[in-house]
Amino acid sequence: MGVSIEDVAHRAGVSTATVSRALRNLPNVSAATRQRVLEVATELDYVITPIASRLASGRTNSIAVVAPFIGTWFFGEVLSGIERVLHREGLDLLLYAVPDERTQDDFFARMPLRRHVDGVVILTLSLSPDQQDVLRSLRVPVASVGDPLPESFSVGIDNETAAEIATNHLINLGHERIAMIGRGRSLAGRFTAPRQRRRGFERAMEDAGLDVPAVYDIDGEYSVPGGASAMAELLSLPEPPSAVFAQSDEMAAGAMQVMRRMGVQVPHDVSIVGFDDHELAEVLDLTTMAQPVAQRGEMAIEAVLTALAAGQVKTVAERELVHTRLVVRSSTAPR
Amino acid sequence: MGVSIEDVAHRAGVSTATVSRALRNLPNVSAATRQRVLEVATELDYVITPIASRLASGRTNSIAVVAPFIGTWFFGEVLSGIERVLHREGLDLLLYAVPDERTQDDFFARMPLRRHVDGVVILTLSLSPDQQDVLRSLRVPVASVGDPLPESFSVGIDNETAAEIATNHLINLGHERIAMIGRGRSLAGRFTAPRQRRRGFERAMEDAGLDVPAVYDIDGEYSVPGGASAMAELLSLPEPPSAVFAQSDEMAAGAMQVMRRMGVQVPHDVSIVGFDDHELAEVLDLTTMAQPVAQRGEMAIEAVLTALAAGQVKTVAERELVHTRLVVRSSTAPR
DNA sequence: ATGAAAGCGCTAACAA
DNA sequence: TTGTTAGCGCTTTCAT
Repeated sequence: MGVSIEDVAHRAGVSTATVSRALRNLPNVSAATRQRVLEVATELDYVITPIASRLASGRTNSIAVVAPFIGTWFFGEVLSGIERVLHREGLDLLLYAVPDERTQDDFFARMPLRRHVDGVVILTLSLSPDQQDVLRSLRVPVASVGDPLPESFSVGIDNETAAEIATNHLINLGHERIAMIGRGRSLAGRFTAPRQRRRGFERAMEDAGLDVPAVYDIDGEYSVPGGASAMAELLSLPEPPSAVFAQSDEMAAGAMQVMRRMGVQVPHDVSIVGFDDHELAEVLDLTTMAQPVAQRGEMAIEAVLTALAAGQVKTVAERELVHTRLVVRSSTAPR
Repeated sequence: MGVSIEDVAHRAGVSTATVSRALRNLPNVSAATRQRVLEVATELDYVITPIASRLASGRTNSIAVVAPFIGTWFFGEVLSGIERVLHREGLDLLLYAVPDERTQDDFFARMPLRRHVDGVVILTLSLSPDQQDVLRSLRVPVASVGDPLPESFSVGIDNETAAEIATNHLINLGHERIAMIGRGRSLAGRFTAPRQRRRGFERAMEDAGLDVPAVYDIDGEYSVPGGASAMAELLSLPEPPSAVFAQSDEMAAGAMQVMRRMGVQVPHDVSIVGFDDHELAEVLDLTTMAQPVAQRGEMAIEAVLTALAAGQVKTVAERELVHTRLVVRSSTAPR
């Protein structure tokens, strides 16, 4: 065990330098020599040891993806898009999850990515200035799916407008008592999408001259059970809403589950609109704001690869907005 | 840029060896020295370069996870369980997807994991003998979520019995025309679960003296749209089934979607049972065979870590079966 | 086109 | 407890 480049060199009657060149398809190797080296390598079942190669070259051949969660539909989609591209390029994908604020702080404090990856993709995390500095100190191209990142590429959506459109859809159907299931107002700000979507919701309501009681702005934790609890609370209000804007399809699904259980008919009694166009939104017949999720991952990683190919340590400092669109199904109806 | 262990050593007035020891919390360093080294390291913002450390020590500190897909609920759950454990241990998670047979063959032919990871977790892939050999040649602990692996740890479920139970549930409700949505019979064998579930289904039907016309065994590609197409076909049969066993909740969901669209009532006209207890199964009110998905990932990675801690190159050669259970909701009813 | 040799930045014997 | 010194297995100038 442990065939090394020297073994190949000896056997092929050339130097290790030549073996290295031949195996990496570098120029300045005669066809005959290259051929011979490849033969011997196959014969000996030799492959370059990545670790050694990395130390010598300084190139790590891997990209880190940092996400708050893995295992939700959204992140699975994004990850899947990124993996596809990385696989094509022969790069490794290192996955890190930072599920809560403490873990995130810790992650940036230890910064395990230092001299460890050639690039980074950040998913839907909003970083403190300090954390952005840490990232910058890595001196590798970074891109983000979600929040803009100073001096880097990011691909987002217009959350505020999208939420406004979703809400207007309900307003146009004649609803007046409209609640929103999102993320607690007081929760510290690791995520900006919830705040932006709230603003869009509030803007739509205000423009329509509609009132939003405080109890109509409720936390659903961006999860199915969270959406369920939130809806249960809304339904026990003296004046329950006749329509709900859920900031994610998962929360909308949880809400629908509770309504079914309590005999509340969708859309007859309550209309509901979600966000994302989750794989199962169509099955649930859920009206929702669709966004091209996997594509966002692909765009982000492509930006990193482009920078890498150009030898830059930064991605192009641009913010790309991909479009969202309202997909009307039958979870929404006139009041 | 590029603070090295030598810089720290100089500044702290000790040797690089001592710095290395102090930073890794090895014994045989006086408290005072360790203290001093840590101070200097912080001062200089120094962290060990993983690549160099890996080359010198031979330990890569990373684990590879190989999955057919990422981005489906099942794999997201498993991955999530694995990541949690790995994060706790400070190990890196390298993610590889092999979505089709060609990619899988390629992956094992090139074997990018050689000398690159300390352990491997294989998710629901059935490996050819050659591929198993390649894996063995890595000489690192391997564990599998799914198929048994010779000489390694694996954590599975009893697919056949689970499918039998699901089918019996339908039979006990008085159904006789029962169809199964699974994976095409002729499709080459990267996955064994579909075959095992078919066997369970067939056994239950046979034991009940019920006939399964060939057209009742239909391919749903283990996806939502696949399940939808399959159900559409079943419904256009001269004698459509009165009950369906879907080998995954996603396929069941697709089937339900088609039924709703075609005005077929669940469970009044057709009963349906799924498999997995997907996050949204409860929302869909889908009867299903539940299994502890994330836990399977955790068990597999723990086996790898245990072997690693013991300095073994193999996990314990055991097959663990985790239990499944039928969760009855209202997608199934008496004929 | 090819080879010699100096690193890459650490870790691990072994010695002191 | 601490230091010295070989490597780990490659890549990459610089010669030739």
